Amino acid sequence: MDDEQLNFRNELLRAMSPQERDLIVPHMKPITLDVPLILEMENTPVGDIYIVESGLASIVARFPGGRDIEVGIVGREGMTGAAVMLGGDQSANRTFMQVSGHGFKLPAPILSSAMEESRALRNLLLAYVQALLAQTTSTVLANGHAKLEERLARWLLMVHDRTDGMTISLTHEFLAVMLGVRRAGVTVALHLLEGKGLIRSTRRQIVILNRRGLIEEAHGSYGAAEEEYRRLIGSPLAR
Amino acid sequence: MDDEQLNFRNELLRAMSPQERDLIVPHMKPITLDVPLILEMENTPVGDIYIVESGLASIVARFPGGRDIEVGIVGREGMTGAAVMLGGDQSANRTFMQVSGHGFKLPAPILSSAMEESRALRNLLLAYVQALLAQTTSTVLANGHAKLEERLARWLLMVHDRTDGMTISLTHEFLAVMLGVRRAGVTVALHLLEGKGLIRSTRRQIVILNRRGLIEEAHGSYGAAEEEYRRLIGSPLAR
DNA sequence: AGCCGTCTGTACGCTATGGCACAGTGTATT
DNA sequence: AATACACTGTGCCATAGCGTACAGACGGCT
Repeated sequence: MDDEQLNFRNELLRAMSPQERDLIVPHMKPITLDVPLILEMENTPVGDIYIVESGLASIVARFPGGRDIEVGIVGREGMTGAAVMLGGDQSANRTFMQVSGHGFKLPAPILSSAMEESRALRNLLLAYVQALLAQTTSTVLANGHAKLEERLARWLLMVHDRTDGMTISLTHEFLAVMLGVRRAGVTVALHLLEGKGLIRSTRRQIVILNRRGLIEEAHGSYGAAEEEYRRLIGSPLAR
Repeated sequence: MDDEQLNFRNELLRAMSPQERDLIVPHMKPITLDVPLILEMENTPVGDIYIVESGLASIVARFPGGRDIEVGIVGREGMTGAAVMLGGDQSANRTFMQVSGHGFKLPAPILSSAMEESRALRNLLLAYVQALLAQTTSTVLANGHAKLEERLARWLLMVHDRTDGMTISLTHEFLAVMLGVRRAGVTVALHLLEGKGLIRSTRRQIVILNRRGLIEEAHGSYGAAEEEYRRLIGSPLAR
């Protein structure tokens, strides 16, 4: 990596001071992140950390018996490897690309020693872990108390925050797995949101029309984790 | 605190080497932890860390609009103050006592500087944060895919792991709030488990009769997080 | 152009759980 | 002993979401 190229889109890289960045940038290798690349595997040592510049990855927990559910998402506001940031060597969950993009990969030991060396870097990355934790607790809340329609609105907002256009490209089937619900239920919920003029939904594609309306629709299940991110990292999560 | 008293019941204190313990033990003050003492308040700076020796605390996320839901529990396997361990100053969630007990309190800055000083201590506590994260993701999974009866079984097991007798003392109303369900639903689910001979339920009191049966009943929603704790901390969570 | 696989729309009955309401039963209080 | 309160048991209807099934629509491929 060219040290001079500071036009990173990743919020964590942007939040670093030049000294901190210098600890890791020379070891970063650009990589295309295509669906469905697996970035981390459950109960398996983490070899590389992935720093996302564009695209989107999901962290999913696997139910013994096959069904998955999403516990967090990572886009250009973050990176994989929370377990490494916490001094561990293996992740408990699977993380995989869900919307193609690109980013960098970095050997886990480099990150560990950089965190050891720079207290500021350590603080930043631990703050990010805290933001991730907030995201996960927000998911507990949403799954516990919110209706499918609300959870869907929340999810669309979270994805929208982390991507560039107004368009999200994926199938109902996929969404259903992420939310841990039935595919047909997603179709119906999308129509509900579409009926309210908040989105437009076509084959493999969802367009956000009214972001503010979606936030209303999410009934409080969106916002707290995002505010926590802003507080901890210092820059807003959404553009 | 007398430095010589090593008969701590808290698993994290037990997992520390004498040097690490010496960094914090002199600053710990014994305290009774009575229901419903609030140990941490959402969006409020953390003054003291609580190290639990007996009893049980719940970490709850609050839905804007009143309803709470439990995202984690802390007993003698852990302590409060995850935000501080991550270098932050305030917690995103409320933590309060749910089963009375006792423990120690420790000023947050002492913990911070002790973690700064001892890398081993830092590793231990960050590993604990990782275990907490596993617990929360396990809750996402349970809330997403498991029936009330299964979630109840899971919850009883988690409480049982962290208390001493076979008896858990609290009301259906309380359980309902923790699980984010209707009080009447808890009553029915308890009867179901009782009908299978796994527990005995009387006013304000639930007795575990068949732990193994409960694990079966939880259908995989119990176990993963507990195994992760064991792997990370080195001692089993359950007695 | 025509075909085929993937994705979406819709429908039907079923189950779990919610909201509510109220009666019954312990337990504490005086 | 009487009373009051907190807690538990139960019932009824409403509804969200599930499992399943199938038809229609779109789009890529030959």
